[in-house]
Amino acid sequence: MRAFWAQGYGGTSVADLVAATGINRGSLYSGFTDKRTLFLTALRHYDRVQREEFLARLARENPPREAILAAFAAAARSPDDTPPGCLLVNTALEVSPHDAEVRAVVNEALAGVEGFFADRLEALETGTGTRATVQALLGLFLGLRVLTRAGAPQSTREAVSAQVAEMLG
Amino acid sequence: MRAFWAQGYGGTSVADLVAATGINRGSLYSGFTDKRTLFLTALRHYDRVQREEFLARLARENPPREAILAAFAAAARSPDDTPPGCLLVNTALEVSPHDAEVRAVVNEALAGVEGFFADRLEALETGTGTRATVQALLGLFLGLRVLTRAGAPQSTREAVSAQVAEMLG
DNA sequence: ACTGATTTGGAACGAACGGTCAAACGCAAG
DNA sequence: CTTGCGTTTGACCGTTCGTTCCAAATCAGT
Repeated sequence: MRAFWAQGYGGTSVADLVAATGINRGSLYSGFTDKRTLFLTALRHYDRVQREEFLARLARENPPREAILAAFAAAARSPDDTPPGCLLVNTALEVSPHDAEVRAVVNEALAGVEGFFADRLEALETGTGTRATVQALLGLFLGLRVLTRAGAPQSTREAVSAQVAEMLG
Repeated sequence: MRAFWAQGYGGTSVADLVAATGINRGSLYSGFTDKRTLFLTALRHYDRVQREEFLARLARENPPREAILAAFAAAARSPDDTPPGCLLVNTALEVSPHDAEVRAVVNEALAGVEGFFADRLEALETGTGTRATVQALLGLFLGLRVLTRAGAPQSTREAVSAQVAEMLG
């Protein structure tokens, strides 16, 4: 998963996967049919662990407003033990246009993020305009992941987070 | 350029480039040193035509607020005669992490977009908070391009545009 | 029309790709 | 210890990659 995360689908060779997993070529192909299937498995694993479970934990351990801010703070950061950016966003741009099954996984994940924001906002009960605010949060979130992956200066990324704090009142 | 735009750097073979340009292999390599140099040239060309000149035209032909809205409307659209999404954003995710020279071009372009928003907002004179608003616009803009490339439903993309209109008051 | 310089076209290169396969291995049952 | 079986292994396959190179074609100057 890390390999795909760091180098993309096309940029990761089967040799890279053998090196990264320690599993041998033949075993890789007997366990997963081919590279594409392995990628789909990795993508679904990432979606579950890095998106679904991560957001669920944020929602459980924080009040609504802070949960949203924590999600943005995490997206702005670029930890040393993890490749920069988000595998789902990278995949949305690289593979989604050419592969319907991948596109379905990615769009479902994006809908999940959207739902996370919608649920938190609903709990805030800020009145009307919530639907538009959800879209804005999703857009800002994806944009932030692009900036992080592109290596934009930390100040730019923090400014996006700050703008979210302001938007939430 | 179209080929790189549609399929990315790694996904475009030299054979694709020969087919797309009508220029022969040898001539391609004598004119540009190698695939990477050709890509950098194409990227700079895209930056000039699709980013710099396009935004300048919007700024010239529209009042500030409408220029910003027009930029978002264009980013939300996915014309038939052009690949979906934005080559600069695609490149930011695929190549920027691995190539410093490409990263420089991309970041300069992103700064240019940021400047476009900043100049229009300044002309609007909406008072304080402008700096944060610029970051928000940039984030929303990049997010919109991700959504467009990923094939997200039109309604989602239009909602982002609508949220920008609301943000601008 | 002839010649020398330049551009063009496509065959050919080694390297790396995704994918396959038969031999070697580990291990439980007799 | 021998046998049979499921797994592991890395050598190997055809293809495609980026790149090179040379012969044929084109053109300019006389």
